[in-house]
Amino acid sequence: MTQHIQPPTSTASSRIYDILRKDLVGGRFAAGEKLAINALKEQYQVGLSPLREALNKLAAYGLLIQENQRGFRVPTLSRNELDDIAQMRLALEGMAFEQAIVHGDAAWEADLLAAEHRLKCADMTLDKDDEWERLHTQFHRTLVAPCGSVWLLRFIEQLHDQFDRYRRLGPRMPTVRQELDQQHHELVALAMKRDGQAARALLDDHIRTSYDVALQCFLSHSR
Amino acid sequence: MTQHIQPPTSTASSRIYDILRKDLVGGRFAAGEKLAINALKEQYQVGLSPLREALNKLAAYGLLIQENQRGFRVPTLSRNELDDIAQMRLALEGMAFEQAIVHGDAAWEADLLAAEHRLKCADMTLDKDDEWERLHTQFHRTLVAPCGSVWLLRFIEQLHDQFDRYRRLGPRMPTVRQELDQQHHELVALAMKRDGQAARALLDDHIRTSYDVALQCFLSHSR
DNA sequence: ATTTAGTAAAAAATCGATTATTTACTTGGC
DNA sequence: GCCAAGTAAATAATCGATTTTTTACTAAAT
Repeated sequence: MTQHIQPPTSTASSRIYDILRKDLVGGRFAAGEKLAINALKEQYQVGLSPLREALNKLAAYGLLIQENQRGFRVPTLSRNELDDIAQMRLALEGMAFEQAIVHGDAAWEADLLAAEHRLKCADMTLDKDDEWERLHTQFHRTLVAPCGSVWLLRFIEQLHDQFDRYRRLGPRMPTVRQELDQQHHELVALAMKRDGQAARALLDDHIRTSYDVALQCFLSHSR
Repeated sequence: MTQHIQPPTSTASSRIYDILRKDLVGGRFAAGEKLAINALKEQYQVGLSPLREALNKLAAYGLLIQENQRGFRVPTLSRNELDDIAQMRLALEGMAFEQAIVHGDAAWEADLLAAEHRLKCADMTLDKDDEWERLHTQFHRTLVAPCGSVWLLRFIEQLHDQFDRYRRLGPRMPTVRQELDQQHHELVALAMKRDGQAARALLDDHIRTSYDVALQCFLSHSR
């Protein structure tokens, strides 16, 4: 008997939401830019209603600024905000990782190994970075997944998107990426050793290293 | 010369958003309920487009669940989620309050005194609770306002809305409210004394007390 | 020179109607 | 009686057009 698996239903609205989210995080729009809805409509070949619904969701999510009667703008970037985001990542991801180490089971360890391996392989074989970004996001999601708090995971995801707006301003830096990949590997090792102390310390390092990268991106970009 | 202050522009979409947010937090809709968009349209006397835009925003904010091709539902309630929300409030509001005590200036102290006084007076004179809820929210917002992190404030606000969905399931309890009001008063006192340790301890107590209330509300409601 | 008022163009928001999808119901087969 | 397929009704999503508001531009007035 065949399983009647529904093709994961999507709507024009949800599709354009995903695309715009990716493009906003990836820096395809300039910070502060005013979005020309009609232009987007053409560019993405989508109707006005689903487009507006997606923009509304993105505004509630924090990837757009909505001003009554004057449409949608891409949020500006500032060093203060980057610092804020990095600080929050340190606090929330640290908290989540510690809990994940307490509660994560064998399946989690397997997921971690798999995610780390996929990430390590991706950046060698692939030219385009989209795939690396996806796997990188997935790795960090896995790291904190079993923390036990739905809301904590939600906030962390949101902060990642915000953080990546800064980090992805700049070009890829192979040297730094190698260092980060090394940290990814060690994070998995410490997590599996259930060494909460050391793991959290390393995660702090990792976030701070990423922060340095993002800050460089931001500074050279705003000059 | 007269200042040309624009009447704070609003749109049908933003108005219905505010109303629905209030009604969702206030428990006017049953948990798990499927929203009948056409009914809402009539009930709130609003067009379909602004209504849908508001619902999309509320879903992104977490006060609604959106499922592709099957509209919007009110999120269900569960003890696990209440625990999660309360835990997160403890962590995030504690963090924010400590920072607020470090960075808050004289203007903050004034705001605190004012917010506390307004709240204390409100529950005596007013019959309807809407005003008390508004002032209570405002008090807690003031408490953490100068914490220095826009994102932290944003998350805390979101958690408050979620928490209140549970707390406002039940009837008003004058006895408990008196205890909470007492804590509000002491929170202000400790904040102004800049006693971060004690202040945070009391805020923890305060949240735990509120949690007990909310839990009772939830338990008796789900029975 | 700067403001003020007026107007045309552009853009945002909303409406009314249409299309697509799901849900509820019915009927026929086993 | 119970499941499956088919159909009708209900609902969600989307489209195309209209209305409202803002913005950009011009010209007159202080």
